[in-house]
Amino acid sequence: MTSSFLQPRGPGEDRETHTFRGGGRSRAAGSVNLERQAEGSEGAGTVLSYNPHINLTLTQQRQRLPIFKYRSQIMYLTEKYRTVVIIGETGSGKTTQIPQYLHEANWTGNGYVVGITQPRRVAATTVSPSLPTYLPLLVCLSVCVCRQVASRVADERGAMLGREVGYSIRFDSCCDPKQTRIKFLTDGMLVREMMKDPLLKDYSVMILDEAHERTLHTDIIVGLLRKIMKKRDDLRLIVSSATLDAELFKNFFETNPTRDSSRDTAVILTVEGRVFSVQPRYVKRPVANYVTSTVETVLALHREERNGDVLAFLTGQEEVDTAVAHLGEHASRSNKGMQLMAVPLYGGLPYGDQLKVFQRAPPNTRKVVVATNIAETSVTLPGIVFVVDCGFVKLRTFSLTTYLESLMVVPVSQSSAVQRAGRAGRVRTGKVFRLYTEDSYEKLEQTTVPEMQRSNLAPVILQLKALGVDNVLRFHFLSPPPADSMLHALELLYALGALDDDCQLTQPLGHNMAEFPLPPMFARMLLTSDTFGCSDEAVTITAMLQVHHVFNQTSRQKASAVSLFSISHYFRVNQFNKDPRWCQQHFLNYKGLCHAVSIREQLIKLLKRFKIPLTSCEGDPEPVQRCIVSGFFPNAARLHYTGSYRTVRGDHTLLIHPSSILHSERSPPWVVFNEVIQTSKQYMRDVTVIKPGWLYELAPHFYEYGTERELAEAKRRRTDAS
DNA sequence: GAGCACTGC
Repeated sequence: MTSSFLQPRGPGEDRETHTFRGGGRSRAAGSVNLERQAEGSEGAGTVLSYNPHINLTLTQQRQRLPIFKYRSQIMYLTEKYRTVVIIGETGSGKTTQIPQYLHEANWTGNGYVVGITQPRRVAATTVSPSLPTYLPLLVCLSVCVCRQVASRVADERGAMLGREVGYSIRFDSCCDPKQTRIKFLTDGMLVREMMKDPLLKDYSVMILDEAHERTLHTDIIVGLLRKIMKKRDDLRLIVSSATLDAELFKNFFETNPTRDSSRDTAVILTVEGRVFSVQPRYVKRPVANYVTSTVETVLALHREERNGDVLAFLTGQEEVDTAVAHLGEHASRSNKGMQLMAVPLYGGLPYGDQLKVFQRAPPNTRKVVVATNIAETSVTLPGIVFVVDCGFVKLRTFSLTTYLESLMVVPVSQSSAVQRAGRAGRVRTGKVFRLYTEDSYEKLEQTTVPEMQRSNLAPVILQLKALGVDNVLRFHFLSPPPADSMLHALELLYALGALDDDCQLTQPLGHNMAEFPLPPMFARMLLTSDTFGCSDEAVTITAMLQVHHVFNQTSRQKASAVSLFSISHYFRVNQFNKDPRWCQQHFLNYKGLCHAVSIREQLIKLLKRFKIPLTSCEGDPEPVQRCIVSGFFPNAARLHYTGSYRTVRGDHTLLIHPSSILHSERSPPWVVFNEVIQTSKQYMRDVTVIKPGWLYELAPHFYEYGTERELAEAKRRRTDAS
């Protein structure tokens, strides 16, 4: 049995109707129905359920998707316009169907490919409560959203994954350059492809899925596509977006200079989905403490509402743990009526604990998942009927005074609030309890500030340069970042040797740095590591520092580069990556360590490509420290007599993070650091002891002279202070 | 002596 009833069609053929074979069982019949998996949240959401229409063929299933009735319209608009912005509600099936419609309409003729980008590699995992308990485990191990959606589409086409339908993500690519016609890939992967093929000449149509999430990579792609489409008038673009951003995308790609709308080149189409309504409830007056208020709200709705699981949003791990603990106390105290089961969910949670949120609550028990923003896009929970939204989120911000990134708790945007509420409307009509007034909801920002406007731009600028954008200051950004932020990034890249006096990418250093999937300072450190005779150590430390959750228990967070190095060593040498128990015993995150090992292997391959030999300094710390300085000299700080630190450039006050092993020791006079996190104070993380002489030796251009702007700024600060 | 939202190459 194949799905050969869906033959590719030429442009002249009838595209409105399908024929299908009745009778016999299709491939999917009688097994778990993966259809909703593909349609739920456009592939980002996975809802597994038993096939209710056991005798439906795959074609019939496809035709039942909400998107199906827009098929001819989408095909018409794609031919008439160059850009189609599709406002697609959750559950419309657009991720899996639109590429197939295009394929069937022969957009993949002459060897062309239809590409579909996703902002995430990991599928949003969710399971139907009706599944047996062992199934969630299987589902949660599913590899990635691209693979998942691609294999669904391959199934629907009766094709083998990796032939006609393929996918490409970091560490895992499954496509055939000659045969693949529909290709799912992460947005970051497409940026990499653009470095090799700046005009994307293999593609006839590019679909940007979930573009409203406005990741750095999506925004880079969007700006570049605008350039590409000037040179390639045959290329079509389909942007899948939320309602609020649709106009922004349309106007960005519109090339019609006249007011005559019949000459428009971009258009918006709204596609309805399958969602239930969610009624909002607001508080009468602002709450004093949203954590305790969350607990109270959950308890109140537990008393008053009929059954249905609850999802509560808080901003961070600590808040989540506090709320779960409080809910647990109440649950154990009240024994009459329905029981309460509170489970935490955040990114740093060990894998086994993360799976608990998918377990069904025992009979007569209500499940309450207290989660960070991970539940807003990355993890979709089944059976949620009530949402409690604290109204805040922890967001990355980039300071224009210190030029440091930090995490800050800020009010959510309306689109974020709507997204959170939507989590209650997947099974039946739901309710959202917003811990802010209706008035303050109206005053929230409509959309979240895109990452491009709140990030350190050095990695972005480096990539744009490598992608052939000569004048980044004049690059057409969908949302232009602050000019100051761009200038800072240019200066930093210049200091790292990636750019020359004419602001061009240096050869080979700048070009090679851009090839590394790393922040520029790490890339520079690796590319010079051989001269210190410690590229082996440098590559391991770099890989370990890319992984966020190496340690499971916060109390065990005593770590330095050196101990990270030995953990990595033991993990690899002793083949412990086959044994998660070793990690558990040592409070280490198994998944995180496996990831670090993959990154390490990838980096070693790149070093090989640039003919940098793997050398080791055999335990001598100084070469490693000097090597770190060669990349991280811009992040140098010296001990101030007050006991805190001051950055060498900018004179900003910083402290060593209490989790660092250096914190308990006598404060070293000079250090460099990887990053800063701001909580009650600004803390340096991943700190290395250095000698000041190394700064002048390894980065004389940076420390002998400041830029005029910086000198003026420092002078201004001194005068302000006095 | 405090405690890092989430992705991605």
